[in-house]
Formats: sequence, C-alpha cells, structure tokens
Amino acid sequence: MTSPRPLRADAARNRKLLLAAAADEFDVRGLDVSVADIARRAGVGKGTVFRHFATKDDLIAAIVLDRIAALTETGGELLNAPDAGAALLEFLSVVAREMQHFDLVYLQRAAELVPELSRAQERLFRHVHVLVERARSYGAVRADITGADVVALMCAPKHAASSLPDAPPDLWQRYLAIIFDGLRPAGAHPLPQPPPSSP
Amino acid sequence: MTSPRPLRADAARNRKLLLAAAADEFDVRGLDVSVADIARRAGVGKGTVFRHFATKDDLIAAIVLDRIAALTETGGELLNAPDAGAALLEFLSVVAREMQHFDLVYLQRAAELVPELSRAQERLFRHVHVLVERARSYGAVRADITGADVVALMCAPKHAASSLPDAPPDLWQRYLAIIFDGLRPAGAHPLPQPPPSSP
DNA sequence: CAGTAACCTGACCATGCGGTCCGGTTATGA
DNA sequence: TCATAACCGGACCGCATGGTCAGGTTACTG
Repeated sequence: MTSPRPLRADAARNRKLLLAAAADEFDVRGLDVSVADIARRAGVGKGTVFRHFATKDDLIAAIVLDRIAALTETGGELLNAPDAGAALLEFLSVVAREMQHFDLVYLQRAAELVPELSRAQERLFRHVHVLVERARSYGAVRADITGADVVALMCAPKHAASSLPDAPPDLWQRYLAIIFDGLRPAGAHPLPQPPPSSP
Repeated sequence: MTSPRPLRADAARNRKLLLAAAADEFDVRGLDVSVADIARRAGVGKGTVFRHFATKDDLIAAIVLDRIAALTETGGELLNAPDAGAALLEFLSVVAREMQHFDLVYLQRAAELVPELSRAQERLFRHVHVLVERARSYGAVRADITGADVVALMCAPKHAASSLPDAPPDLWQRYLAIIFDGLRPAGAHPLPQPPPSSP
C-alpha cells in the first residue's frame, strides 16, 4: 500500500543518510537548523531533501515517528513485566535517554500537522497509561497519579539536566530518580540509589 | 549615572507600553514573535522599538532582568523565614508562577549576551543555594540535594504542565508538589496537600 | 546495451526577519 | 509662544530560510 514500486538504490541510500544527518543535527543544534545544513551534512543537494520529504516539518515528523515507534515497542515489552514499578521506571529511563530536543510541546505541535504522528503518539500514551495503572495497583506510585501526569513529567529529567550549562551527561538519571520518588506513596521505600563509586 | 536627563513623557510611556506588550506576547506566543508584531501590539512603530532597545535580545533581556530582580527580592525576603522547608517551597511557587516561557536554557543563552543579566542571574542563584542549604539542615530536603539541583528543577513544574494541551492553569502546582516530594528525605512527612474542597 | 523513468543538483524565487534611517512630529523649557 | 532637541514612524536594506524547477545524471528493465 505504501510502495507501489520499491525505491531506487541511490534514493534509498540518500534517504537513510538524510534521516541520520537530520536526527544528529536536530539533537545537537535544535530544530532550527536549516535544511541546507542538513543536506550538506548528509552530502546531498538541498533539492534532494525536498524530494524525499515534501516539507521540513515532514522530515521532522519522520524522525519523531521513528522514535515514538521505538518507545512504543519498548513500552509494549514492559506491559507484562512482573515488577510494575520497575517497569515504569525502566520505561521512563528509555524515554529520557531517547528523547533529546523533542520534548512534548514540539510533539504536540507536530502531531497537529501530521495525523499519522498523532496516532502514533496516542498509541504511545496508551501504553504509558497502562504502565502507570499497573504501577499504581502494584503500589509503586501514589493512587492519585494518572497517566497524563507521567506523560507530562516524562521529559522533565532530560530537560532539567540540559538546563545546567556544564552538567555530566548522566545527570538526568538523578532527576529521574527524584521525580520518580515524588510519585511514590508516602513513606514508601526510596529508590535504590545508583551504585556508589567507592565502597 | 543611568540617566543624565529624564526620559521625555511620550518616550517613557512608549517604553512601558513596549515592555508590557513584549512580555505578554513572549509569554503567550514564545520568544519567536517578530519585533514588528510587538510594536503593532504596543501601538507603536517598529523603529520605536529599536530606539529603546538596541536589539531584540536587549528587549528580551530587559524583561527577563525585571523578573529575575523580582524573584531575587522574593528570595531575599525568605532567607530568614523560620520554616526553611516552607520557605523553599514558597520560593519555588513564586518562580513557577512568574516564569512563563523563560526557562533556564534561554536564560543561559541570554546571560552570555548581556553581562548585567548574568550578574543578576548569579545573585538569584546565590539565594537559591542559601535557601536549599537551610532547608537541608532543617531536614526538609535530602542531604545530597544541592542548590544546582533545585536551579535545574526550578522550571520543571511549569514546563511539564504546559506540555499538556488542555490542562488546568494551576496544574503546575501539582507537579511542584510531586517534585518537591522527591526532594524530601526518605520517609519524611509528605507535602501538606492543598486544602480539600470539602471538610 | 540502449532507452527511459526515476533521481539529483544547485541556481533561483518569495517571504519574513532584525535592524537602519531620514523626514516629519511633539514635548519641553525659556 | 517659539526654537530646538528628542522622539516617532514606516519605508527600506541585507540576509537567511523554506521551497521550486529545469536540465543533467544514474540506476533499472527488457
């Protein structure tokens, strides 16, 4: 349905190069990088970009779509994990590690433009809801925490960490731990601390 | 020192109008609004903007500077509050309420451009450090929480809340409570919940 | 190996931006 | 009231960006 004819060899290659270059560039320099820069980085003419993606937003959407899909798969695998609390935490770790500059505010905007992205987003959020629901009845998070809450807080660790100028690259883990602690029932066992360097 | 001659009446009026219009516009539509739009909203020609602020960044800096100063004052008043934990929480509430689109990542960038802003930022952060230090020895936050942590997480509540499309305007309070809970020592008394509607 | 359609390229266009400037206007104070 | 300097406005400039297109190039097919 999607491909009445397979892509030509060079076209397929360029498409991959473009997606990789764009993903890199977006992560490092934000979504404002020019299409020309992306094309140059991919070793390709600017026109080629617009041959594969009708608009710059479509290019971004394609990348976001990939990541959303990957996260959705991860979420799906965790849906039946025995420890629902650990499953939710693991999921949030993957989200934080994967999501760079693509925080939710942009995702919302992009989803309005590309209906396919909107659907993918919905699938992901549905998984989050289930993960939260299970973690709740498991007693790992407070009773009043909803899926929407976790969605809203999903990108906070990375965002907070990146707002400090010279922070270690794994600082987000610290903030994820803090926020996850804030979701726990009162008096619950705290998060197992990351292994200390020295005994 | 700053004014060898007071501003002319119309000039002063236009300056205020511009600051107000710009602050509004930035909060609602983000920092990408064009200078022309701001001028139009203030009922003023575009040239007038650049007469008062040499560059768009200077305009933004002026607004941010105002807010930073206000927050610094608030922080100063709380430095000697009897309940250090409540003081820190109160401070974070004010920050979240005041800061709209001006999250830290932009603040950092702007501070690099305008040295005065950088100094103001430093003053504010110094207050945060003291507030955190006091809250720590007061037992309201964990021993390993630093001022930098709180600075990084300062804007998270508002940011998280604003990432949900149709959220109540006070949702950030909920996320501030969650994050602040995550800062508490293990097993500490949870945050006093917002007053329930029904007795 | 040839014919062809898919593909690539970079010059080109339209647009919107920050910032400049000069002719006209207005507040001010003597 | 009048002279003047401060101020205002909006046409204008240079530049960067997203997007288009004609013409040359290249991978597939028979």
